[in-house]
Amino acid sequence: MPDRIPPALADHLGPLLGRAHEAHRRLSLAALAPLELTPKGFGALRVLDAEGPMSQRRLAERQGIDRTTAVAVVDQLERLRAVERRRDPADRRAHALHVTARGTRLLARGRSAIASAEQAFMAPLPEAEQERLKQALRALIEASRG
Amino acid sequence: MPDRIPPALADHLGPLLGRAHEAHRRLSLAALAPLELTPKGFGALRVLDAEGPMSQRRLAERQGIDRTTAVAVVDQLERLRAVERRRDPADRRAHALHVTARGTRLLARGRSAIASAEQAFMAPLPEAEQERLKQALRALIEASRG
DNA sequence: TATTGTTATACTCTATAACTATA
DNA sequence: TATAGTTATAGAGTATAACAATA
Repeated sequence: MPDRIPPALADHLGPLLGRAHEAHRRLSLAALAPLELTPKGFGALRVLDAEGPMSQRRLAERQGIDRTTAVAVVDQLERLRAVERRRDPADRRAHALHVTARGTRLLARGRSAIASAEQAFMAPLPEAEQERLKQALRALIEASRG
Repeated sequence: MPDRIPPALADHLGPLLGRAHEAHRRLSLAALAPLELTPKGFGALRVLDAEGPMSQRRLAERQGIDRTTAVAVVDQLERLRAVERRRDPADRRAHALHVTARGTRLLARGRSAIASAEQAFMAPLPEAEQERLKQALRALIEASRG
């Protein structure tokens, strides 16, 4: 139960984004903890499921993290037998990351857990406003890429 | 220049808040760096200016940080001679944090730097949408407090 | 020479525990 | 005993540098 945000800070985007992100992250961590998943591991699973097998390098780029950070994320998923590292025959330096059947089931449970957490977090906003918020964030992220 | 956010992640609030916060933070750090201010130091200055002298404990609560973290923040502001630690005569354990004249000038320059950074960051959104975004974040933060 | 995955290392941010001086 | 500020320490989270295997 953090303090109410002081008026002196409530008009700047920085503290607003910071506190919202922190509050949401806390909920996400708690929602995924029973599955032994972190938000990054869950994100990796979603990307691999949506786009098919890829190298760790490419996965890291997709997630916007360093390739050294991706090692721990994939380690976590492999320990859970949600993902397999298979040598890419076309480039034997690289791993092709494959989602297992177990990974697919884990992903489904993760989706459900995160959907609940997100609904709870966004509940104070009417649905139209929820979508508007996401749209606004997408626009800001896209514009800040260059 | 980070990767475009993958469709698999773009529909969840976590990655959106995370990337938006990170992008905005980068801009804020760069904007404040010439003043030798961090975002937290700037925030402390704004709170002290708006609410008047207070203890480090209370400042930390206002900023939503631990009191041990506040030590470094106030150290930074004191080095810049923007804030003075004065013993509170009513409770000699506590410091009363006073903004100096120099601190007031620094705050003004910080406001200007952050205003520019924020305008640049928010520019992709029409003004009405910018205010809507902040309103939405305030509502989510307020609701997640309890 | 360059790149993939990996390890070792370091840096940032923040918190917990223990100390001191007051209350 | 409890609290304000401080220090020492530890834990996330993430990055940089260097290395082995492969291209």
